[in-house]
Amino acid sequence: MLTPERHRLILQLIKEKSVVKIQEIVERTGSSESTIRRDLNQLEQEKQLKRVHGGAARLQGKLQEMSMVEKSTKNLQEKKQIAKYAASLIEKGDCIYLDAGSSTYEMIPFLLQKDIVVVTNGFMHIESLLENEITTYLIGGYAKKKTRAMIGRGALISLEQYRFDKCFLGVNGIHPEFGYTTPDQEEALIKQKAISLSREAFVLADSTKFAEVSFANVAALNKATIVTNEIDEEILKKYKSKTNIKVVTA
Amino acid sequence: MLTPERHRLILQLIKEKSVVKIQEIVERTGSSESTIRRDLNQLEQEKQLKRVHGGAARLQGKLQEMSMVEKSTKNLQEKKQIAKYAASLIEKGDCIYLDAGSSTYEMIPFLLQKDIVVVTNGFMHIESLLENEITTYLIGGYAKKKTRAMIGRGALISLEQYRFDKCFLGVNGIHPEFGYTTPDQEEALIKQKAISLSREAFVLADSTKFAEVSFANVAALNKATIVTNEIDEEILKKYKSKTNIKVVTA
DNA sequence: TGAATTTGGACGAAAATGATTGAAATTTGT
DNA sequence: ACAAATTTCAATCATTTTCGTCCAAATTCA
Repeated sequence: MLTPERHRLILQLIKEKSVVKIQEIVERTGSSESTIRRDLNQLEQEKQLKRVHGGAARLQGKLQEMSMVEKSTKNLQEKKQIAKYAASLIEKGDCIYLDAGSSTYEMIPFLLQKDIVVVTNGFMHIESLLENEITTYLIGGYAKKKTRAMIGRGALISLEQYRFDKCFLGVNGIHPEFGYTTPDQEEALIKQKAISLSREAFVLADSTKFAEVSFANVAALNKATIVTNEIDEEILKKYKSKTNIKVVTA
Repeated sequence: MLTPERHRLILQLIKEKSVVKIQEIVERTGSSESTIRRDLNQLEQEKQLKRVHGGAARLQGKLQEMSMVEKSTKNLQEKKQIAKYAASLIEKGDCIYLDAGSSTYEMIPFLLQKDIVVVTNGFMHIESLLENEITTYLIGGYAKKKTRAMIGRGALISLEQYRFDKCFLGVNGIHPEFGYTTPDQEEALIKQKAISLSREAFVLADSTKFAEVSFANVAALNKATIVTNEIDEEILKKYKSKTNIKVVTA
């Protein structure tokens, strides 16, 4: 591996993760520890990074730029909280399916450095995924404007090419009797197929989704694990007997 | 292999990969290491690249940015002109394929009210297509960041589900002998398949594309009609005998 | 043919790499 | 809080890779 190539990779890793261990760089580059040390020293000379014991860290200036953009509507915070927790369920090397929709979209910033492959039917998601240097596949099909989702026969065929360790879905309704429901039957089909192709399925649900029923049935409650944040204990009871629920303890 | 030909290939490789090893250039050109060294030294003199130990790297200074900006602004009018004309070739009810890339992107505003169906592999195109209320299908596959194109096996499978009245492609090189060429072999495969699935194929070419040769072959000249704007009559002659050319009379 | 240019291989010099080792820093255990 | 254990560091050295130059062979051009 050529020197500038390594340097680029190192700077990119630092940009993504703020700090990076030498050992990780060694693994990623296949170069020896000595070489990486020399690289880090040189890059520090050039003021491209800061050496720290065990690795290297991003310089101060850029770090503050990152934490700048923070918006907070209440529901969005809730979604982010759930999204972050959902992302934490993903293990290194996983191949995951991300459903279209805002809930799963919020997971993307938390997928950094996970070394995963993502398949999605949400074309709104793509730019964000690529921005985070995540290996991304999009399924084909009809592009539905309203939800920014790929749907239809082409999407199903496309989806069937893959198998997933975990899938993360958004839905509109979660009901003890009627299970998971969503307004568009076409999208429901995609969600069903995604669940059937995954070893584990997760449904991201903020508090507004419980006890709601929408038009098209996706699956029974026990087909997926619900990921949500703190909700009323009595409501929770109704669901706990029917399926697993992972609750974020804010 | 002739000197200017090697130089073009070297610059092409560097443009694509940012850094390239001498050994790789040796393999691709079939020339000796000495020759490549001489080439690299010369190209460095001309400030076309930066020598690094083991190979060469793209120079990332003002010169690079200048040529990028210049390219995107200078050719934009030209591209729009060509795009508008290309769009005029589409008839009501057509089902068309739009290749990824900036040339075809410029066609989208001119597709209004055509009552057509568009299939594309460019996910950058989607938002714009939907904005213009055009029925849109995207093929699945791997999402390539650099060109915003869907590529790979999934994309080919996805693409094969469709048939087109017309397809519109962008390429990087158009050459009397080497035909249409593009830097990425994966993308070349997609373009090839698109051509084979279309009744008529069109290649959108601004003036910078002629007599250029890139890495991966897409098709022979006669497999598509070239859509371009006014260019030198003598250059035109070389191509006219090999394929149809539609010229925009600005 | 003969001169000029380009090419390919050889060889010593230079640079980069990887392994080793003892010192320094950090973590762990008590 | 202290010392032992572990990890990380910087310096050094042998090895590998790459560099530049030279020269002979091949190709091109006149």
